[in-house]
Amino acid sequence: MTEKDTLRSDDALIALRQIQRKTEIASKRLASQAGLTPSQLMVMQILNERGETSAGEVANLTQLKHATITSLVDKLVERGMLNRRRCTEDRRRVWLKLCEQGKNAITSAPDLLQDTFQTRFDKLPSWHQSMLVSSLERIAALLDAESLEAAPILDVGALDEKPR
Amino acid sequence: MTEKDTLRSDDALIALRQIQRKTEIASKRLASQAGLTPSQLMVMQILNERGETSAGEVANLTQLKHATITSLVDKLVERGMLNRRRCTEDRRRVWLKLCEQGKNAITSAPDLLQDTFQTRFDKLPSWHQSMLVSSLERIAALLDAESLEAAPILDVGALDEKPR
DNA sequence: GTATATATTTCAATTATCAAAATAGTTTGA
DNA sequence: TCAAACTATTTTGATAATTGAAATATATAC
Repeated sequence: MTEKDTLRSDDALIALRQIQRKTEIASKRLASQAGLTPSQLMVMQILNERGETSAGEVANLTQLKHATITSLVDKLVERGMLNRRRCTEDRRRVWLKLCEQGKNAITSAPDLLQDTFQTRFDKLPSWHQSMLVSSLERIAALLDAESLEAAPILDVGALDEKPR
Repeated sequence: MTEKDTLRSDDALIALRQIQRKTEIASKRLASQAGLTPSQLMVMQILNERGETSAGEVANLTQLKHATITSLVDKLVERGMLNRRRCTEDRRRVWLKLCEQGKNAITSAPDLLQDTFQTRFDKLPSWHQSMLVSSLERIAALLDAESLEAAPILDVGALDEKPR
């Protein structure tokens, strides 16, 4: 690996971390404006993108424990954001699905990040837009490992102690 | 706005959300492996990138309240990850700085996302690498509004009730 | 049919986060 | 100069998110 290569992937990772920080903060803000916690928002966005999804799968996708999903879903169901449906083929499983009110809640909240991005993006020349889209899609693919996607955290033992 | 433009920026936003989800999950995992909470990790990464930074600035950057930063920093100081230094010019302020052990803790934890990305990135042809880097940097810039960066959440009133 | 495995929930405890008040220091301006 | 207003951080007490472990219900394997 040449020095140039090292620098390049470092640059990529730095930019990626900047993007991460910004989207994360924006998501915290968006949740708060929609009267949701960040975790609740994440669950609702997942259900919005994937449609009906099982509780366990949501737990894997969010990296939250099953117990957490249960209590979080309790509140969202109580507020009419989504509904639970017991799976008929395998009655241990539970399907979660966003309902109308839930869809509205997450689509109607003003998303400053999205608006800012969209406004600026639309002003770019067409060739630049398509380059950015294909780059973004490529980046997403580079980050995509099954291991990154859905697997639970591998317990390799903490370097230090547990958080306290 | 033509239909094509709309679709393009939608594609960009979709890819961005995928990237967001993946980096967020990876960061949760990384924190856990390093024996940190996600917020602690975020604070330490900020200090690592920016060097000595005031408590208030960290609060703005993370969108956490000052009280939260205080208690979070208490724990990190207790564990020897960073140190507090009262500012001499303005004795109300407190400077936070990562110390050696803190640097080690966040650089030595195995970062699956980073490793996966780096490995794959390094295999791309040079022209593709530089295109990706410049695209990432452009995206970061498109997301960069002062309002998105450091300002506290604007209280516009929740759409629904408060999270509960 | 019993044993084992899986999906979700319950329960109890821990921890993160916050609002409000307290503290300490700085700036303003009469 | 000094008091009032302002700013940065911490303390305190309360609330809400998250979790581990045990419990429940169902499915699968032998």
